[in-house]
Amino acid sequence: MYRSHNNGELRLTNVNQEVILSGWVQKIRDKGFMIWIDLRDRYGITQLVLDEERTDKVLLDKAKGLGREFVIQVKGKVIERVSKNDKIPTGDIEVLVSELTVLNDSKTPPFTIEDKTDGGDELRMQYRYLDIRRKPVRENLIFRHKVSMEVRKYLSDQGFIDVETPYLIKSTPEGARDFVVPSRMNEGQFYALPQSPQTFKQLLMVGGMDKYFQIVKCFRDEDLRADRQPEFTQIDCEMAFVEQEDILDAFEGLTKHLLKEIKGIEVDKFPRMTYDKALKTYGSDKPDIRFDMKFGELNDLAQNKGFNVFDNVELVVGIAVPGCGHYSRKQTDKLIDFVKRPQVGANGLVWVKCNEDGSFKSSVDKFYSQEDLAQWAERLNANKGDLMLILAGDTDKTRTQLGVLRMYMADVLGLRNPEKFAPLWVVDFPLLEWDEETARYHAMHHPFTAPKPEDMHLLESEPGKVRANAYDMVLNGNEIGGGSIRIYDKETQSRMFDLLGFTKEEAQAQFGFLMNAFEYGAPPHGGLAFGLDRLVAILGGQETIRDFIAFPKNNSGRDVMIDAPAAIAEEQLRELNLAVTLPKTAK
RNA sequence: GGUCUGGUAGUUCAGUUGGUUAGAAUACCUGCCUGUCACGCAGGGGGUCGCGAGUUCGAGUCUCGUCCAGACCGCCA
Repeated sequence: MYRSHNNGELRLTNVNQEVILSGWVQKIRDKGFMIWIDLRDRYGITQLVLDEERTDKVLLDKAKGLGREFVIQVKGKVIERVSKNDKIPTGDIEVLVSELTVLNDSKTPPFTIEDKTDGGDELRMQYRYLDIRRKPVRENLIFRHKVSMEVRKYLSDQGFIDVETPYLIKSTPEGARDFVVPSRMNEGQFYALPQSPQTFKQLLMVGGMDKYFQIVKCFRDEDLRADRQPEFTQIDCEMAFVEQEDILDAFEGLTKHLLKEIKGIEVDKFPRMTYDKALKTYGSDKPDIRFDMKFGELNDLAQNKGFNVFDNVELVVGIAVPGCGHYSRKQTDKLIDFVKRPQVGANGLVWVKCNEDGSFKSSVDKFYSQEDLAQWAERLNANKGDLMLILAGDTDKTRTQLGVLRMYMADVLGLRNPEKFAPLWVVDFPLLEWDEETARYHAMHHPFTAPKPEDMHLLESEPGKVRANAYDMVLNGNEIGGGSIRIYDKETQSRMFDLLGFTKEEAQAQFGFLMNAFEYGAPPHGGLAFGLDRLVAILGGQETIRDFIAFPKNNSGRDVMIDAPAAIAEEQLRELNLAVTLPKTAK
């Protein structure tokens, strides 16, 4: 037997019991006459004690020879501590060691295995198995486990069936780049790893599995970000015989369940906001509504007053930043620099300080009277002491820019409280978006999304105006899930492929299996998918998803621990009939 | 593909205008220490300043190139 108890469970009630403990040496405090060892496992830390009076000399010397991260097993008696430690749950007791076995020794780890480690990101990834011994990472992984178990439990209770779909599928030109896998048995041909199980779950609906879910890995060969990995996990769901409302209900229920079970938070019915309203009011299709700062459009108040910058633009729009009316010139200049950065791309920024005495001080006092500015303040719901920030330009761009500024100000003011949760649905997304580069329409969601029936008549005449039965769930400024009602008849699906620039032959070759299936009694259906990594990170109150993934990839898509990707042997290439040519940077 | 930031001891970092033997903290090793728990005290070892060129009497420091890491833009149906 390696252990009778774990290292997190012994209490005063266990005093005088003989126990066997195993774990890692977290720390040794050698006081000469007496030494303490913090023994760690997944459950906690228990202090072991040996001293000159009560411990055999040979055993004491053996203990002094231990090092950090040695794996040991001890036998001993639980005793009450003389000096207690109220910082840890086992702080009232310690174990007086009578036997000590070194199960395995350890090199000195390259970074400290402590809550606040001295290790940098790269080093921690390279020795991820050591990083996982640290409480914060361990707790994140356990937290993820809890979330995914609750998801399974809830959906299973609601009658959803977990069905696995294949990872080796077919590459399609729509959407993100595919990771491809060469097939040995089919010379010169490739599988692709799924970007999502989209078509399979739709075929499951045709197959009559009217409530499906799967917690599933998806793959996209695109550049990474702090919240984006090339392989990531989705909670993928689909339902048949449902309208949009049924789906929103079902997954609002799931999200509420998670917030309650995981965070102990009850939330009301999620607000619904149209895509248009979200952009108009928050400059984003994933607004963070934990705080206000709603947009106010000022065209009628600010144009034709002699300020050229505002006169010849599509949109003049502003926000009122609470309590920032005291900002110094230096601080407002910093904001101007912020919006002028290429990542934001505004030409400039107009500020108006709402003074405590009811007067206004602005960067455009030359052009606007106090009465003008008072009207702006009313439009933006600005109070005394607030700072109004106004951008102008092309409608879409300016809204996005002000949206970025709004989020930045919220960060500055600490309004993005990670323990507050404000979910909402964004609905009525456009079906298509125009892509300048390829000069054609792209599916905003994916090509299987159903147009709104009332917009069907615009499909060929004004495709850009067609709205879709598509929806996103947004939590604290993050898109955590998205989905749509699907097309389920061959004719509409075929019109859709036409619009997206597919020839009949291409559509048949790539998605024939789906359209054929639609000819055999496909039920109306729809669904959505949650990004599990991001959902877990947000519920955990953190921005970056990497620490909620056991073995994540770095910025360049590499696994620095196993050093992947890597070249493969000539023999493997021959077998696959592949040749590798490296044009520029041959290594 | 692009922009920005960084790379100095095992680790996290400092290093002035280009100037003597490159520092701190922590980790590690040795000794001391009668209740530690961020233990304390004393001492010690530890460096290809990412790599390669260049400028210079002299480069951690300046220039160019390159590699690596991170953040962001493009991209991500």
